Amino acid sequence: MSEPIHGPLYITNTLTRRKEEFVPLDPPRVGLYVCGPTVYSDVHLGNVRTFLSFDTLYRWLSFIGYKVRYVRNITDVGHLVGDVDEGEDKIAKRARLEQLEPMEIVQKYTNGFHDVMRLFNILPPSIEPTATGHLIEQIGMVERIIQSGFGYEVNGSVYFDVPRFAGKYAYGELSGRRIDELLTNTRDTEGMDEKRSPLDFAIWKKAEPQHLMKWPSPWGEGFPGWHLECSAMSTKYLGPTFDIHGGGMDLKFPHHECEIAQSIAADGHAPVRYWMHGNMLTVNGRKMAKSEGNGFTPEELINGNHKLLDKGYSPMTVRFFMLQSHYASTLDFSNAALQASEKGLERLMAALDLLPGLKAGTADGADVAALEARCHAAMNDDLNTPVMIGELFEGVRIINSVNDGRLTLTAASIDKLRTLMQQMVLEVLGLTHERAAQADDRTLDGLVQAFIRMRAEAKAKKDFAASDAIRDRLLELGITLKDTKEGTTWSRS
RNA sequence: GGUCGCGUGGCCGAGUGGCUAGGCACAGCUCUGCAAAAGCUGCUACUGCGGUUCGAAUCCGCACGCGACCUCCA
Repeated sequence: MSEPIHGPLYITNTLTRRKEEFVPLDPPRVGLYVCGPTVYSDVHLGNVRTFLSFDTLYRWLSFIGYKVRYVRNITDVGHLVGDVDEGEDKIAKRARLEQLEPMEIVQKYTNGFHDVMRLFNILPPSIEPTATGHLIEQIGMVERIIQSGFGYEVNGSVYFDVPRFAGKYAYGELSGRRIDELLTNTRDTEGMDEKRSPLDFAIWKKAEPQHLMKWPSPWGEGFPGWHLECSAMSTKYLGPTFDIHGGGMDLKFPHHECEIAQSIAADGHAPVRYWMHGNMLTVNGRKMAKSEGNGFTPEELINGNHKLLDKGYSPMTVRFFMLQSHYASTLDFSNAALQASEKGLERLMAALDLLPGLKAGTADGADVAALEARCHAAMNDDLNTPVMIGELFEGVRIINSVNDGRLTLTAASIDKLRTLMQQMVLEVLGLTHERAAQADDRTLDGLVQAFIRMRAEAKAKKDFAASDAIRDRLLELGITLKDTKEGTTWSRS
């Protein structure tokens, strides 16, 4: 990147709960790992928010010149349903319900996940490893954990010895848990016969004969524990210690805590230098979650087919809506907020369209360089997209004012402004022009142009009743006419 | 119960100890045959009560309200 980047990047490290300057281990390379979805059902909007947050991180890191290896896994085995020991694999359960082969379920929902990511213009990661594709690595990790004395086998299953680990290393640092408090607060200690402590967790689980997804291992037929895959795959692709690990807030404990413990037990040191957690999307103040039944799918969102939705919203409206809050804050979903974002995005994109046609003046009425600096500073301040968007609206004001002849900008400044706006809106925020594709119908354009000419003739004869009738009828069809100095333009609403 | 976090104007949503983020809505004005769009102007908030301070929405304490995690969850 030749563009000047204003100052270092600061990100909130949830491990230290502080905003820290981001310094990669091996610049300009950055290793980024994000916990991906478990592919046993459709993703909902809350999931989308997390992946969007890290998409923003990925985009910004890339924009400021880092070479990012972005690993985001697909969990296609290993999540248990219900009580730990009575646990059943989510994917296997779903497979039974749908009368499908487990890998069919995995494929179906993986495809769905990818569709959704594309819909919201969330970039694909550099590597998208699956848990089932890394059994060898996971078994290897279990063996290393056993060797170091923090794993024990019981009856074909292997558990991680949390109290033993906590006796030597810090456990609970990330989530602020304390081992004695965890022990006090453990709910049901029954049915934990195999585990030495209720805090212990399975890193390898013995498969019952009827279990569908199972693999041979040194401990018999079984499947890997829930937290293991991320540790194994991040180690494989990013090394035993890497820069950034991200995920949703709700994964902090126990998932990420367990990852840390596993890596330390297996390889002797903490896996991650910066932990980042995206906050939840809420509905009426409550977390959107599959279990709450308050989630809706992107499809329902777009066509408005859900009792919580007054109308449908486009993916870019939703993307913009989400970017208008900080990733670390909870964001409450509401129709009023979505509608506000829809309008705002429209204004932003309309200004972007004006950029190529701006006419240069001889003096600068606005400081584009300062605007750029503020945009970069906002992003460098823990990816503060809401503040950056605020700055972009200053850019919108400048663009519109220049377009209306109220403000002048030199050719160089216009150029700089165009580059800035396009980089920030399109590249960094990842917003795309949804309208453009729609209006790309030549027949339609021809028809509307014919009406525009008819209306112009009526106007020339001061027959405003006729000209208004044409405009009103078109509006009913969703076509808005605008009279400007250069003539009449149209757009679809 | 434990841990953590939040409470900002009509709505959404940033935020630094001192200089009214921003978006949407609303009102007025400019432009316009009228609209639309755009620009300008107005709407100056920070749960409550104490405390620290020359000064706090911003720091501390207490209270109230809300949420997340503690079990799978982005």
